[in-house]
Amino acid sequence: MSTSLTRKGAATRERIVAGAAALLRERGVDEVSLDDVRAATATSKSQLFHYFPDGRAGLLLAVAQHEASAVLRDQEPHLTSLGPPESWAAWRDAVIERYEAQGTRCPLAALTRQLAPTNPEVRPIVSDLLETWRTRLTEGARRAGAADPERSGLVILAAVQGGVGILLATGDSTALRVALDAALAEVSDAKGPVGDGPFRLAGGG
Amino acid sequence: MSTSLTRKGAATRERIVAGAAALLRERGVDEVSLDDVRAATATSKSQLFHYFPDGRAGLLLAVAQHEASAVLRDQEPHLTSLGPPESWAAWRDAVIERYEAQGTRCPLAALTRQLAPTNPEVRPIVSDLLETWRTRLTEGARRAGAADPERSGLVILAAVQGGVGILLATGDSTALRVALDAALAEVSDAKGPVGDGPFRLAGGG
DNA sequence: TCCTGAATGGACTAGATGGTCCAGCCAATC
DNA sequence: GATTGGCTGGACCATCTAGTCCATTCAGGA
Repeated sequence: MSTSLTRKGAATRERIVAGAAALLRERGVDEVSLDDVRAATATSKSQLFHYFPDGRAGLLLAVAQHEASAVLRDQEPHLTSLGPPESWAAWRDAVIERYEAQGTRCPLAALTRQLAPTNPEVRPIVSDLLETWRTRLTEGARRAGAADPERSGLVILAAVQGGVGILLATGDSTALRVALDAALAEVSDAKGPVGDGPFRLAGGG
Repeated sequence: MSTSLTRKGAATRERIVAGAAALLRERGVDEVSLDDVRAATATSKSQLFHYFPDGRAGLLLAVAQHEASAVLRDQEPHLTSLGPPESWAAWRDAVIERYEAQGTRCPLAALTRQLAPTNPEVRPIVSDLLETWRTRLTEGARRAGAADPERSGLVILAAVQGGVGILLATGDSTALRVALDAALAEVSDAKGPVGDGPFRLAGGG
């Protein structure tokens, strides 16, 4: 880390992180070995350890940061322009779309659980992510004229997290939709379609 | 599995599962080897494979079931007697207490993420758990006279999941409290103390 | 008491995988 | 064009750990 990187080196490092991230998304965290990363990114063992002196842990950490920053980026431009009712609807749709696309696999959660026990540096990544996320929502709630923006922001964040958690476990996004709409009642009247027919938690598969 | 178990055998098997579960709670899933389980439960390698012919995967599966059943059991007797306003408050307190005690470690989530990629049998464990949980909440909401019990049950479940998720990531249970109270407004007016001072997502430790 | 099948102990194997090392390459700078 | 330092290739090592195997003991039924 103390060694300086040339432009080329930085590019290689980026290629490794991006490649590893893709691999981790595709399979699980424990299903990816350094050799897999090496093969997928067309690099050698020495490159891996050149750019990530802490080895696997360091690489996974970098991937975690990579994924964390993607979470908020994927919600733009909606997240920062929250305020009027339509803005919330647009944001909600973007969130639902993103997580339905992600489906049953959450690289960040997997990464966190994998690294957290031994790597203290991981906790802040997710913690900061959630904190920033909540702040954005709070600002939006304030602009929307919510009575208690802090509270509303947190309630909405929890709704997203809960909905996504259920989506991850079951493959069904109904909970995400319903919970989000319920939480958004705090700041707007935007309601979306919730699906047809009586609700069931699909077994997934 | 096709071999019959004597009383003694069943006891040994149970001892292994319980011991492994404790170990997994304490450390992470990947931080526990079969040898650790062996040592912690005073068994031999052959016993492990005698009772879990599918090896590590089978053992972890058994532990996951063990943990899943504990989730609902820990909410009793409140969960099945939901209805009147006080019942919701009692349940809420039990949930908060349980998950604050569990802190930052969720064996079931870890187990699921570990096994899910390769073991199709795992998905239904969590899926069924959530389905049963939601059903209980829905029944409670119906007894409470909610306008749309199905919806309310799901909203409340998502609030718990989201709050717990944030608790797991940050170590802070404020979100759980706030989200739960917000969701419970659907079925009762029970509100609990939310903590003092302005809210912050603690970085945890 | 004998006998069968379950229960147990523990050595051993196979293979995966994270990590090390050194030698050679390339590119910018003087 | 020489030198310095980052960049790259890939062989090699050490270790961990899931899983196998066989010998032995134990317990209950005939």
